[in-house]
Amino acid sequence: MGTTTPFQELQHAAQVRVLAGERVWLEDAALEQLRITARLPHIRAAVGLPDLHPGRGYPVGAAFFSVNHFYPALVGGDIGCGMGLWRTDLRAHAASASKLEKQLGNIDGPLPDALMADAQRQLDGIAVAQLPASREMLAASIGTIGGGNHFAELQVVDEVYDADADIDRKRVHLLVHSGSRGLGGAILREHVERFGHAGLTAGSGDARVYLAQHDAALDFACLNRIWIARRILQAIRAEADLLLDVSHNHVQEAEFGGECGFLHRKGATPSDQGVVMIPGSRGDFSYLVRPVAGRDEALFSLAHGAGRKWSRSDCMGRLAHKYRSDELRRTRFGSTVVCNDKELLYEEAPQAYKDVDSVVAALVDAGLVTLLARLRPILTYKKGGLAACC
DNA sequence: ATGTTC
Repeated sequence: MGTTTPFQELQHAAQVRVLAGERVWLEDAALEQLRITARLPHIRAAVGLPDLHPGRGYPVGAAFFSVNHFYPALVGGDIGCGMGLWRTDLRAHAASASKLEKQLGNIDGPLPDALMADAQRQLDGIAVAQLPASREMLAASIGTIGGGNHFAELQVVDEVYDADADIDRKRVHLLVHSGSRGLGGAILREHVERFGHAGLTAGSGDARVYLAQHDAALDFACLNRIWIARRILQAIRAEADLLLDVSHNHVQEAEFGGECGFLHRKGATPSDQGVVMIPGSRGDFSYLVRPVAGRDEALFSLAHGAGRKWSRSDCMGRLAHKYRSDELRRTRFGSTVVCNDKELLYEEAPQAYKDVDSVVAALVDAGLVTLLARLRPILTYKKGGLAACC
């Protein structure tokens, strides 16, 4: 006589997979978040990537596939966050971190006037009318890195695994990790105020409005990375070619298990957009990898980085007695960390992140990627660079 | 994540 039938249970049963080898650090809290999120109505499949770690309500390093319905809250606030990689014309053997740091100065604020006019022109392509953000707000934030795990990093090639890889050992590379800044946050805030975490019905007017805003945030985030790179390149007097730009926070229409639906990526790098970069912490390598085509069991997704091992709030307590802040401004590679925010310096310490080798090895072992090259940081810009003198 | 926020 029970009112809950096994059929209901089956209806909501989603396939849950975790792709992590034995070497990968995995927290129970993250697995629990993955299982709970997979139980949301309309979710058909959930995948935890090896960088899986707890987030605010939903896990980071995960992908979710749903049908007839999608969840903006699952994408989170930093819609369009991702990685951009450039090959500069700077010669790797001649690169000096201290010189680059001085040339770079402070790149936290709005773009310098000389670049702003061009950036504003590009912002015309972003349909501001439908966004909870003014054109002035977008202009103020374009070309800025932001906080948290965002960074801009100058790297050199440490090792090449595939002779056919399009990678130049002789050149300095620039990796930019940033997103849509205040814009994505405003879109999510407005959405949650109206709909909470219930999500939206596919094809509804409200769904169309969100997706249009989401797409604008993706465009803005990509432009943001481009302008971060441009201001850096101008400062260090270099030219560069864009090698890749890939977002890891978004929702898109996709087909899985013979059904059309929505693929949410929350800190999950697409495996269907060509070569991607999987960075470790500021004190670890970044891996350039080629996704193996035609593998859908990981929901067309890969790890987006090493993934956190410690929560931000634990870092100061765990590290302050062991390392002074100036010791954290250098890494085991001898690379320089530009960060005048003490809290952030500890929160983003290499010790707070999983070992990127274990994360990438899990992807290789699962047959999801092949390695192309390994890059090593020489300078990581977080925030608070030296103000330009004279 | 955050033109954060206590």
